[in-house]
Amino acid sequence: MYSIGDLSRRTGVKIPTIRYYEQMGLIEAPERSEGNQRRYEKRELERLAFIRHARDLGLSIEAIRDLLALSEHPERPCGEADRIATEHLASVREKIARLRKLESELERIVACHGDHTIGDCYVIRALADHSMCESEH
Amino acid sequence: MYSIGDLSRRTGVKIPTIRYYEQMGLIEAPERSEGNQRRYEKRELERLAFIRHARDLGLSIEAIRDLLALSEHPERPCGEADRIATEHLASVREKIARLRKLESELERIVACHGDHTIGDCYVIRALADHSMCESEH
DNA sequence: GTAAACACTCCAGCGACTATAGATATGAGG
DNA sequence: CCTCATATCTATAGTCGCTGGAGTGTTTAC
Repeated sequence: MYSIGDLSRRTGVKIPTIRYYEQMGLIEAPERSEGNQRRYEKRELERLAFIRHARDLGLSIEAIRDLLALSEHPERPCGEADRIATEHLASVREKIARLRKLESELERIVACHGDHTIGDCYVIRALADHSMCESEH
Repeated sequence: MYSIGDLSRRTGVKIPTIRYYEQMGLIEAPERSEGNQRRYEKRELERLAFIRHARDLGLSIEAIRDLLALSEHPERPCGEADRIATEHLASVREKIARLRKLESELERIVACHGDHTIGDCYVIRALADHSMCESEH
């Protein structure tokens, strides 16, 4: 039996976050002690570790809920799980592409090295005038 | 004189967002018509375009507020503006690095191609067991 | 003069937590 | 058994940067 603090230490998920996950339906409401404190089994520890890992990988609560529901049915085909992960990979790749554009635009903008005044600062001028940009963003 | 709708069309910033920026102190409360509607000058159009551009580049409201304050003093040195942009570039680079790790982890995970069952699905097993990962994330 | 289009304020909601306040429970040492 | 530090409880509000809706009033084009 673990207290919520034990669970938190073992998974690295903060206590209020665990309660939040319970509210969001990612973990079931556990048994309670006589004094109304949450008491968890190993099962729930594992489930929380799964959630933590998926969140670290950037999956949404919604996606995790779906994956957890799938994992309750080991006999079913795993196409859906694969689809969720693949879609998430695509969205990660989009974010990377977008950030790379920002990176190169910012690189150009900060080429001004702070050795003059605001009046002719490239940072400020570039922000004021979108047409100074190389690409759309 | 522009109405809030004109401003919105010309900058691509949605109307509620313009009002939100006013609330946040990024743009001043403009004059009003007899019927209490906002009426803007060209100055405010340019200021909003600046904000839009900076937001597109991912700068926070806070950072934009600072940059706008700096741009009011063209005679001052621009080291601070440079610092803000440089710091932001660094944070963009961090995000990219992090997403790249996620990308490669997800690539490994989705290598399972949905042609079997949940019970032996790599996606589910990898999420349940962090030690299957190549690197920290 | 009328109707469509536009704008006003206020407030709630998004996602995924995080923090606070004030009350109660638990567990270890004396 | 008692005390006390620590842990936990609930409920609520705040974070960021918007976005949407309800209900009402204004402007403009015909």
